[in-house]
Amino acid sequence: MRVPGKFYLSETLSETLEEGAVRQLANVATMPGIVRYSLAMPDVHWGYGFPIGGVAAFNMEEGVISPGGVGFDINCGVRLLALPITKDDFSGIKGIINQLFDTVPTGVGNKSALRLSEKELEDVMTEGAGWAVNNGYGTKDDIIRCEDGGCIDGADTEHVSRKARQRGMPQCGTLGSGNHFLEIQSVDEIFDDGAAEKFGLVRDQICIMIHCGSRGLGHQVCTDHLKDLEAASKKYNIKLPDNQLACAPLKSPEGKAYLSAMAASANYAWANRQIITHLVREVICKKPGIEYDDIKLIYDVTHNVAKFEEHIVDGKKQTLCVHRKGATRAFGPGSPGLPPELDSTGQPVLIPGSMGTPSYVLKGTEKAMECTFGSTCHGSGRIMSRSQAKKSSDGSDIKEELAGKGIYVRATSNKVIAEESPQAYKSSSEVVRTVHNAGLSLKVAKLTPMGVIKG
DNA sequence: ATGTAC
Repeated sequence: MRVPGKFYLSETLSETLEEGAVRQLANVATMPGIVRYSLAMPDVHWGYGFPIGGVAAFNMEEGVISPGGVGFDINCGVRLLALPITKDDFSGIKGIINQLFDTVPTGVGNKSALRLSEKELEDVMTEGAGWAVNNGYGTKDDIIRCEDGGCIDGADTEHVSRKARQRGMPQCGTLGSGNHFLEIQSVDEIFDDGAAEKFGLVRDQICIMIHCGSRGLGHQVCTDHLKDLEAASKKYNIKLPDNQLACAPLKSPEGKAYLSAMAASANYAWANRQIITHLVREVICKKPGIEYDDIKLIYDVTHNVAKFEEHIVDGKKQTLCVHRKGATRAFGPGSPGLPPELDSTGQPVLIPGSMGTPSYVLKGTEKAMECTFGSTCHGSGRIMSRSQAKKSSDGSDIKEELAGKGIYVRATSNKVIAEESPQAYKSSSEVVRTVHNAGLSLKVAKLTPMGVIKG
C-alpha cells in the first residue's frame, strides 16, 4: 500500500463491513499516484475492483484513471424536484404513481418515446442536461441546479463505440432497473431551517426524487474501455493486485480516451434525468393549480464519476483526479461551481434511501474538503446479494407490508421488489447519521416515501 | 447496474 486506507463507520455499520470490501480498499491504495489515503464511506460494500462507497484521488504526475473506480453505471445519480404543494393539498397518490409509471419508461431494456438521431445523440453526449433544456425538456433554472451544470468538459464521442451508441439512442428518457427509482416523497423533518430555505424546501412539501444513470450506453462504454485499459495496464507496466483495477496513466492516450468517453456518458445521464424530469412535470402539471415552471429542481448530483478538481494536499493546492464510486461530492461553502444563491450554504447533497425507507438532503462542508476530497456517502449500501434477497421473499409480501405503511409501490415485476427489499440494504438513516457525525455533510431535511416506481 | 452470457 502506498497510502493508508480509511473507513468512516459507526459501530453498527462496522458489523456489516465485508472482508472483500476491506481487501478492495487496500488494493486501491497500491495504485500509482494515489494521494493521502484510500477512502471508504459508511455505505461501503464489495464492487467491481474498487469498493462501492469508495473515494480515491490521484495526482497528475504518476496518477491513473480506472473505470472500476467509476463503476459500470457512469453518472448514476439523483435529482430532487419540489412541488408547490404540501401533503395536506395532495391526494390520489396511487393514480399519480400509475400515470407516472405509464409515462416514464421503466425496466431493463425498455425504450424511450423519444428516439434520438445519431446527430442528436452526439449533441446529448457533448451538451448534457443543456441539450435537453435547449430542446424543450426543461427550464434554464434547471441547469444552474445541476452539479457541473449538467455537463462535464472533455467529452469526445469518437471514443464511444458504435455498439454503445446503438444501445443509447433509444434509451434517453428512461428510468432503468435495479436500485433505480422514481419516488414521490414528503418533507417529514427539517434539521437546518436556514439551509432548507435556501435550497427551496419547506416542511410537509411534496417532492419527487429520480435515481438513475446512463443506462446501456454507459455500461457499454465501461465494458469497451475496461478491455483497452487491461491491455494498457500491461503496456505501462502497472502492477495491480486485481485485474479489475485495470487503469492507465492520466496522461496516456488510453487513459484520455476513457476519460472522454466517460464524460460523454456522464452527459448522456444528465440529459436522461432531465428528460425524465420533463415527463414528470407534464404529468404533475395536469393537476389543477400547478404550472410546469412551479416544479423546481432542488439539485442533481452524480455519485459515479471521476473528475479533475483542485484540493489542498500538504498545504498546497493541487489538481487531482477524484474517483467517486458510490460516493457523492459534498463541496462546502465557497467552493467553486456552486450556484451563487447556495455559495454560503454549501452544495446540496442528495442521499436516496432504499425502497420504502427515508431519503435525505444534506449540505456539503469544509470538513469534507479537508478530509475526503469533498466527498460523502451515496445511499444505503447493499448487505444482501440479489439472489439472497430473492430467496427470502417473492416481492408480494414486501409490497403489502409497504402498503400497510401507506407507501404505494408500482414495479415492472415482483422480482425487482424482492431484490430491492429494504432488508437487503443498510439503513439509510444510520449511514446518514454517520456522515453527519463525522461532519462530512450535515443533515438538512428528511424525505419520507409515499409512492415508489421501480424498474 | 446491464439487451442478467459471448
